[in-house]
Amino acid sequence: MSDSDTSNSMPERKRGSGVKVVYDLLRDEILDLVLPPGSPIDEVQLAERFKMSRTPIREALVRLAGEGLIDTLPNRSTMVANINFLNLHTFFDALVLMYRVTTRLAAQHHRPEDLEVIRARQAEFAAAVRAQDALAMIATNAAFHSAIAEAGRNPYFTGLFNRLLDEGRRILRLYYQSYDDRLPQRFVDEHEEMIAVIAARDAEAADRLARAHAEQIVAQIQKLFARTGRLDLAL
Amino acid sequence: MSDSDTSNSMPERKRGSGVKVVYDLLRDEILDLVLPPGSPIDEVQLAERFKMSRTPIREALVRLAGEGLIDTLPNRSTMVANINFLNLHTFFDALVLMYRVTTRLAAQHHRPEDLEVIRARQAEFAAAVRAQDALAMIATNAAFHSAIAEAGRNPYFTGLFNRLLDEGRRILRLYYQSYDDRLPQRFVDEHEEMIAVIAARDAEAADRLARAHAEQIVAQIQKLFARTGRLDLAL
DNA sequence: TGTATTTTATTTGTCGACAAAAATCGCCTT
DNA sequence: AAGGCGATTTTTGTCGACAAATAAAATACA
Repeated sequence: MSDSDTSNSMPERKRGSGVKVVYDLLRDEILDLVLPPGSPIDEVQLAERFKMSRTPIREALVRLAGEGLIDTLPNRSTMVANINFLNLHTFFDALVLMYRVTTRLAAQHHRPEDLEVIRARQAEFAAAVRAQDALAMIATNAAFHSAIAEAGRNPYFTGLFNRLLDEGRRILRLYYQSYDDRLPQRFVDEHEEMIAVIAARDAEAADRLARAHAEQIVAQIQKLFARTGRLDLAL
Repeated sequence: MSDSDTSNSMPERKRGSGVKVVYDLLRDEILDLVLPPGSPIDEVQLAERFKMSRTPIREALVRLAGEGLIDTLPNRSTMVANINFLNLHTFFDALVLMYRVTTRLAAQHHRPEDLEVIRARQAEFAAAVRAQDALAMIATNAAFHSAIAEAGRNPYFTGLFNRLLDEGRRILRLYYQSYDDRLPQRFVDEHEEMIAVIAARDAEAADRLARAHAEQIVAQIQKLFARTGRLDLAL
């Protein structure tokens, strides 16, 4: 017999788990552009999809709205938040600065166990590059830098940085085709250098490397935008 | 007849307004330490206090939890988030950097109408100093710097900065008695200098002034902590 | 008397239903 | 035929109630 039956079927869900399930899944679908910006979010549709009441769905949506991933206009439809292409420099400014700050702090405050996590993330990123899996590259790259931020041990910075990395995932996901050139290997090498200076606790070098790394990524993204012709997505 | 009676009394509340009312009020009470850290939050108590169901209360609490103002442990009580005195340097690091970044960006990107808002906030702060109203000083000082951040026009930075300013309000509120010395007037003067360099679009000077201003505030807070004996509040 | 176990009580998470706002559709008037 | 007006439908916000999970109290036992 299969393992799907315990007593009757499997309608048993632990008490507080419903919201987290729908929150995590919706979040992933938004960040991976399975739900592209502007997609309408229907509460009852989600309710019957997850086989639960509207209440936990609603709570998940409130959380997502708090993070700016969905927009809710009162008494009216709620939809996936748009990516703001007009003020993209705003995003780049914040991204570059957070790259620098988090990497610098990681060099100053990391503990040995942090390095293991960072190296594990880097290995996953390198594997994604070898496999030429662009989707995995995007996700593992974000995870790598998020691990560095965690090692910096400043929750205010890690909170903001993770939000920026999420937004970056959505932007890169739009143009992930272009990841199939020789640039990813360069990113792998730069990541290795960053790990080295973090381990050496060289804050200045970490700052310099992070800045160069971030600005190269920004240049890459901007080149992609220029090539693809700015806006190919509905506002 | 009075204006309080339309039909029976005044149970009429507009449809989507309940959550905002609860959210705003609870937020203010938390930031002003009317609800000190660790205070239990009772849903049914709030429900009967605001004369509404638990549902909108719950949504407001989810929003507040998303901003880190309350802590919710699953299936168990929810309470006002504690101020993390152990990792206070973490807060100071973030605060100093955000002071610098937002002031620098304001010097670069502000528009004429921004300056009017900033000057208005500065006038309110100066009035609070003259009136020796410590509570008003704390609030108007935060509003002043928030206005500068808005002029910098980077929503990622303003979001983080506003959160830091909120946390700073709670910390300063703990020790607001010490505000009754001659330091506030110095803050007023420094604010004036900051406005001047922003208006002159001198980004480097803005950065320098903001850094000095922030570090002086940090030093002031740390002195307060040393004098008061570190921890006089329940963890 | 102290500790373990059962019982009660309190509080949270979830549900189904109802009511208010908009949007959509249909009808009427000009 | 075009546009305005009213009715219907759809979707959201709110409510009261119920059930699970945990804490507190009461009881049993050594």
